[in-house]
Amino acid sequence: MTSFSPDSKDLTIADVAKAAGVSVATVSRILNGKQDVAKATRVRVQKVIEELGYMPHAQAQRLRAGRTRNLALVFPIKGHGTSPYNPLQTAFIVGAAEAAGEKEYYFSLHTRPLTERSLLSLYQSVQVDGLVLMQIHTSDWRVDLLRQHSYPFVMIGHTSDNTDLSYIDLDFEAATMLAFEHLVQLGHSKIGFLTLSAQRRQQGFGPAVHAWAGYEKALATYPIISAYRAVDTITLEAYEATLSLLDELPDLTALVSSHDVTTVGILRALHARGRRVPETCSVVTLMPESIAELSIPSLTTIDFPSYNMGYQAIEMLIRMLEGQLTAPEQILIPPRLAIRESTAPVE
Amino acid sequence: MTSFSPDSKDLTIADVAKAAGVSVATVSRILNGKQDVAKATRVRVQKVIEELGYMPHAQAQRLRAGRTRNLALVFPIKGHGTSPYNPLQTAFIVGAAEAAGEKEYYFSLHTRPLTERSLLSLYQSVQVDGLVLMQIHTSDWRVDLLRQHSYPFVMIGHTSDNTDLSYIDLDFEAATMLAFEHLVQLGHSKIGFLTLSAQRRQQGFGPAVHAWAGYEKALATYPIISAYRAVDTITLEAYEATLSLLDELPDLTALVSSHDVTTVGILRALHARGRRVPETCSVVTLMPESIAELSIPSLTTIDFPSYNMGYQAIEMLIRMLEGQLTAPEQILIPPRLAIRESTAPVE
DNA sequence: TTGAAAGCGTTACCAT
DNA sequence: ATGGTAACGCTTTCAA
Repeated sequence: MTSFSPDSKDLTIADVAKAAGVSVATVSRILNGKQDVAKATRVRVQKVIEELGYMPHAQAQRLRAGRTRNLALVFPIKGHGTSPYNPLQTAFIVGAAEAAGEKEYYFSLHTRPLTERSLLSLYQSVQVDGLVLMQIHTSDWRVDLLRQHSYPFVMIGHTSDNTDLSYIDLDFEAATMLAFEHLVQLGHSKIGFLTLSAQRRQQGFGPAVHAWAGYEKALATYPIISAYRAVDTITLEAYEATLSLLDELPDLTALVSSHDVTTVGILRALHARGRRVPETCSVVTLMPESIAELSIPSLTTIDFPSYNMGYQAIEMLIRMLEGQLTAPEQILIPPRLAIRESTAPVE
Repeated sequence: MTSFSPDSKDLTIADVAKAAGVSVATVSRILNGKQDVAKATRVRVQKVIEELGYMPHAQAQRLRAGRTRNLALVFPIKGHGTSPYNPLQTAFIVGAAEAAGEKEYYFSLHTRPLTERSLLSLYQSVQVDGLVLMQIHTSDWRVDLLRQHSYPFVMIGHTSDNTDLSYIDLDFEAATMLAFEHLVQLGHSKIGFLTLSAQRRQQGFGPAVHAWAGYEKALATYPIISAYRAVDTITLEAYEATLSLLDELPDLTALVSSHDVTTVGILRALHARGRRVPETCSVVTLMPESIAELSIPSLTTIDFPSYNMGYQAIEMLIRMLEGQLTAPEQILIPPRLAIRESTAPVE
């Protein structure tokens, strides 16, 4: 039991200094691990700090330092034409939060729609030291704005001109190619494709653009007959699109999907048409491992390592802020095929 | 094109004052929407602010105010004996972030393990105005500590003594009861139960404790034969536990699960034993709507409204901080049955 | 090795 | 209605 506790919240560095019989400057030095302090003094002051339960006022430190040790992830849940909210893609958030926490940075999450002003204010009001931007479009006003101001940020995704920008992204084009390659190797030659809506592609939304490019490349590369449907990430839409695809190409033996959660719609549609996975229809989809394993049958995927992408984006941002980045860091993750139960050789 | 832009980041209220020909005090008044300012002055100064692109320094404001407008969600991803990371339960985070954003609060996410010191430092270093605590145990040192210091917080979950505390929680006991009631009404009388491990229950983890209480109550209330298995949220464990349950009670016709993601393990086990859902085995589980609909067949559930719980917890916290709470607010959400495809009358 | 004091950008009190 | 200024708690010169 301490004799009395004047709620340590109100303690300042001056209280510590007085109690230890030194100046505030000395206390400050000790708090910041400077070396030019006598060992005896250091020990004594640290003891006082401990006893008093003193903790420095973060806002005051930040005001002085002009930095915040706060990083934010900009994750537009709504707007940008996205579906209401994809419960399976929040792994980005957790990965980013973990990375920040491990490096002793604070981590904020911004889900609200941004305006030019609100974006700038994050930096100009000194609320964050840097940002991780998601939902990148090939032409993206947020990127242009931040670049123009030279504010530090990292993208999950990439734009058409990434000069001097750092990013981490999945190679969606190669991912789509790889999915088709896998199926072709299994002997499939009639393969359907489900991808994001044409609208999203025209808006320049990265995954939509690049997955489509991969599809065109696959068509040009492999001797396959194919048809596609482009719908947004709504299960019901995917269901109906798949039905209509099956009507157009009744003898297809495999499907590639660049969706994640809507894959359920696809599976339901196959079921409704009496197709069994993988016996009478193989399915390859792009999604995180943790989700792929939840399906029955488990899904052969091109892995979407969203947790790691969030994690690495923050690590990259920290390197940038701490001056460890001499050149921009650009990571295009090569696709990784994870063969599970949803693909089989064509019969 | 502005004549020159001295990167607005370095602008201070003094620059605005000078440019507008008024004092900093006046500018400050205008920024804070005080009423005792001549309309003409206000208009003129606001124009200057706009032109200069001035934005107040958040850290300086916070230092002055002693408050941060920052709220945090404490979401221990690891530790506390939880499984590595449940990809389906991140909806709490998104709900909380959205609620904070809508009310113009900043939102931080803390996933790292807490120590007594790190928890206190959030308040004492003035990093947050208040917290939302998750993973509550019936006896919880974090709750005791914060209560003792009278620091504002809201729980998602509740402890054994919630005097003066605000929380929102699902009524897990009633939820379990309701699941059994539904099955009994369908004519089932041999019902298996899968719940969280005994260890978690002994640790006092809320959902484990209350779901178990609900099970005991169901056994006492309904004329059923039952057996249970208690395992943690690992799919493989759930799979094996279900197999062993089916061995013990081969003629059971229904299963209740208080897991979410591990339900997949259960479904796989039923499949392995040649049971079809719902024809030869009904399944009721506790999980968020968005997930239940992804399964094939879709799952009859007791809804776990995690997004809303996160959202409401933050709203509650804001009411508390803004002094709109005269008494503690305690919400025990009554369970809601959502009948989908995984339950059917017993044959 | 230590201390005194200026200053970070803001708000609020006290004058006028 | 407006302005001057102290203070918020800290770090970092500059001197000793």
